Amino acid sequence: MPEPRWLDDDEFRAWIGYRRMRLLLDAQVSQDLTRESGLSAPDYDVLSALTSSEGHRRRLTELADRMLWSKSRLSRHIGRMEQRGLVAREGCETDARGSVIVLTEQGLRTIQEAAPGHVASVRRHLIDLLSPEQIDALGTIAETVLAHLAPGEDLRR
Amino acid sequence: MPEPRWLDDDEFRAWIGYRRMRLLLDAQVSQDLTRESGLSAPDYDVLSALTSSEGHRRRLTELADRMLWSKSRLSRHIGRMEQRGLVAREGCETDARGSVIVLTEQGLRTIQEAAPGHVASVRRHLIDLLSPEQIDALGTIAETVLAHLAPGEDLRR
DNA sequence: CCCATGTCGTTGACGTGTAAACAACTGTGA
DNA sequence: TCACAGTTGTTTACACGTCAACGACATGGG
Repeated sequence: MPEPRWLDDDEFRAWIGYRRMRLLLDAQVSQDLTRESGLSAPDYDVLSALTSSEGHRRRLTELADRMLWSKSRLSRHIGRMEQRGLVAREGCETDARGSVIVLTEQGLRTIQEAAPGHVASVRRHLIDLLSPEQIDALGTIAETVLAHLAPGEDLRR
Repeated sequence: MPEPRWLDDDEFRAWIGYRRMRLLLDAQVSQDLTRESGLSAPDYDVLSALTSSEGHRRRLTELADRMLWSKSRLSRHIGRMEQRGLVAREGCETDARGSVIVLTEQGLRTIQEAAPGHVASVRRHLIDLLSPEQIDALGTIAETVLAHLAPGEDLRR
């Protein structure tokens, strides 16, 4: 094995900083979210993905692929959210095996009530701490990495 | 409740990009790590934290605080790593309640063998994709966020 | 039409994280 | 010195994710 190219000081700072930011930022934002709305971060992700889907509904497999979750995990999580009345399952018309996940009235109301506080939290702990140039740089960095890891994916809304 | 300041397009791109990068990058790097060395990402984090500690040892609570893990989680994880011979527990001399976690010979060897591949993976999926300016920008962004979330913390090695 | 093969979503078994309770111990103030 | 509130690390009960197996169904070739 050839001697590896170790990280220099700047690279190390970026990598460790990223890892630590990831740890603390995620913990803080999801803690805020749970305290203010009773939703866990995964809950919010599911509701958010459904809200931005046509007809507020999506096939389980599609949803799982998009979220990078296993079908098993999503199926279980949907089961719990279903019991809380946030989503519902419907059969699929074109594929009798299929399951369609639908956002309920209550689910819609819940995420709409949670969104302002969540956005405020994201601003408080990330966005409002950065200059416009840094925001732009972060976006570009993410796009670069994602172009490598998931070519052909679209992030725009 | 006042109308929230929603995210504009650049801010949205940065936040969603960050979240998606986080998801894919972490999955890829830890998959590489596990395939090449048999260590999980948490395993690596523990070994890494011990390696950079004085005497390759640290009190359980200190380690847990630093890693942002619960003591319970760390205690369980250490138990499993102990069974694999990667770390060992010692009593604490100055506090009979205390437990000191020590890196074993095998643990040291294991992380030393894993490190080159891990660094290569980090390079491949992140560092080598970015310009020096982007590396620097990422480091600064992380420092800014961390100064807000964990004031007084030191990231330098 | 029928069978082989593959996909969809669910489930059981298992590994692991969390929250709360716990015993053992520390250190401080009366 | 001694009661007692706090800390340390472990454990128990539970929540949740993964992997593999499964039944139900879809799809394409003979």
